[in-house]
Amino acid sequence: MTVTLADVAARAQVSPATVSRVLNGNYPVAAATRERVLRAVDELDYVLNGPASALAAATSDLVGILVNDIADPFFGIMAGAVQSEIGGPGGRAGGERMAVVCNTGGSPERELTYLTLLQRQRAAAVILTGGAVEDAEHAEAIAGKLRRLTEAGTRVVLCGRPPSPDTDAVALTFDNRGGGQQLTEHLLGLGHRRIGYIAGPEERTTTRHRLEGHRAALAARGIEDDPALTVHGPYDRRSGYDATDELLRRAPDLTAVVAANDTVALGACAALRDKGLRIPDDVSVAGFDDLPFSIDAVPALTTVRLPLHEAGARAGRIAMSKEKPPPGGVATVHGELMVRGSTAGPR
Amino acid sequence: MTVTLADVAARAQVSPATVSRVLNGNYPVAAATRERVLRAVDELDYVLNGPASALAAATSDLVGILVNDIADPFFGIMAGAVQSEIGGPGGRAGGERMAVVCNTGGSPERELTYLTLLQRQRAAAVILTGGAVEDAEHAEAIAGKLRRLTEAGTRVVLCGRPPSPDTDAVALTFDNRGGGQQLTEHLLGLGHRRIGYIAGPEERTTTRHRLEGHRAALAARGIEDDPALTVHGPYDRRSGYDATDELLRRAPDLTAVVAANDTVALGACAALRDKGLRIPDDVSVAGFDDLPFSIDAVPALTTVRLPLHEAGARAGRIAMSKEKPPPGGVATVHGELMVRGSTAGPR
DNA sequence: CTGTTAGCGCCTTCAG
DNA sequence: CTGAAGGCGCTAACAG
Repeated sequence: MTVTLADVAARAQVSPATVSRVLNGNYPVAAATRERVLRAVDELDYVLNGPASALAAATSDLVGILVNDIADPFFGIMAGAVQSEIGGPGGRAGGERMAVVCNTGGSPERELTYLTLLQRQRAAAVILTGGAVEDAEHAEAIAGKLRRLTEAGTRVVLCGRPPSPDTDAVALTFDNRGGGQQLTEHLLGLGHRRIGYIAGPEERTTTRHRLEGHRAALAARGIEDDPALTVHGPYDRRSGYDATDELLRRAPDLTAVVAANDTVALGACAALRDKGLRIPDDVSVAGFDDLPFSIDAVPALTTVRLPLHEAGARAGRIAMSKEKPPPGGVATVHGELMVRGSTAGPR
Repeated sequence: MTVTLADVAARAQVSPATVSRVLNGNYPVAAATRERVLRAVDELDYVLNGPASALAAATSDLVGILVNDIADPFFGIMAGAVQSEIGGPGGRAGGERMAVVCNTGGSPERELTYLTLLQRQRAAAVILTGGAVEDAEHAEAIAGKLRRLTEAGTRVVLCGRPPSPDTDAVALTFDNRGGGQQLTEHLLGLGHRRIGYIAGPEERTTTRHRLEGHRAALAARGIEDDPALTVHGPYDRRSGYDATDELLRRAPDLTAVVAANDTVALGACAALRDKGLRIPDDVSVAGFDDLPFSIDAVPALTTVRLPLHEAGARAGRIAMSKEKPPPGGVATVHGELMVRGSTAGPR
């Protein structure tokens, strides 16, 4: 049968407790004894039983990272960064912590399900990335879960997501509103007045904030917001393509298109090209996020760079208590406008 | 303190065993009783203790997915697909299985560490995606782990990775060799004779197989393989950019560049453009994988499409025993040549 | 520094 | 269909 800690103890001629101590390295053990135990572990090819150890210690080495879409580099970059910070020695049971990323698909139900699963596993920490769905009921359900999670000793960090009120969750929020505003200001500064806006899915914080920034920039210039110039859709290429067709139909006079993110912007570029329109000569295009491929678009995409890696790493450190949480538990992470070839003055 | 199954039992006026039975739904329980238990669960806001249940049942609901780079959509797409198939009811403890993706960063050590962690957790299944490092020692270490994993009842599936000999792991292998060959044949058919090749990192199966395909195509035409025309590098944009510079320096007469994958190809395109070379007029470029952004490159990238989503989904189903493993435990998944604007005849 | 002793919370025979 | 009882493998006080 499967070899247990007791087997190791027997072979090393020590008590189970001692074996446990050398394995967890959190208690003094004589060098000679430790040596003997380690050898026994090796000879027996022993592997600690995670569930048993988690049960006894009432905590596990699991760190959960929730993402909306694992196929989207936006999340992949953050998840990878988080993970690079949570590993390494220091945890229980051999020192290795296990980062697990959970793909919610943007569905609040799955988000809740995963949080419950993580709660079940007595996760050491949970990090939620990306925008949240704006539904009072779900927000409350999530907040409740987060509350129970923190009460149970799980550290919760939100990365790229607004704070969750009445919760001990630390939040690193992206300044989507400010970024959106900068972007549109840039376009207005170039002389554009008829700007199409391809927003993300409705009812999501990210979508709303970016759109608000856009409108704020418009308002600041006294430009009336034409509802016909805004179209909503998912965060994918196809949506950008279709939305651009639609915008062009509604407003053939538009001179610029702002997309909810870079992926959508690429779709917009494709639609424009297929219509024989040149970028930026006929229509300027801008994205958001500055994902790695954006600089390789032709022309290179003007966008707002979000420090995804840095934010993820910081979230990871906070989750591991390697870094102090920001005062008030909330920090705003700003984007940086990257002006490139896809935007220019209107013809 | 935290509410336990016993608390629920007390409130519902049944025995703990009964509560366990309704929670796991794997045993007949009177409808009225179940109702009562469920209500108690709800009122008490009870959450099953994962470790305890895993300990008692000697198995968990965890399914591990190992990827080389979580920020790369190549892996994200597969991971997402796997996960879409492993969820849903049918598992123990509430019916939800938990897919966790683990980022190895392409390091064999971390791969081993994660496998040990998953073994520790008594994972229900483990899926390894993408190419493997070609080092006899590591290959044997991994094979040993996989063997022990399967012996312990964990189902192991390799997705996009060659079979692991002397192992019960099911393998869905990509036909990288065939794809590479097709691609180069396409270029040769267009009339190219001096073709630069930007290979992936050395010592990896994917790199070697794609390169072998390329050379096989060359050999079939009786073209001598010029070592100066091959450069190795990581699977990223930067590598494609630098390698292209290097190739151009070594062989100013080349008329085409084949990249290890699409991301590298984008870097190659950027380098070419920065040198004032036109694609495909001056130099043709081809990639591999057909990631979503590849069609939006300008010109659109000629590449080999790998059915990443389908393969991942199938791996997930096999891991969950929802689908029969292929005969012999090995299946080859073929790519499809996608000819687009980035390749044309040499000037 | 090391051994002994109790559980951690749940599942699973075995009776009833 | 339901209850009682034992143990899954490990950790965490306590002693020594």
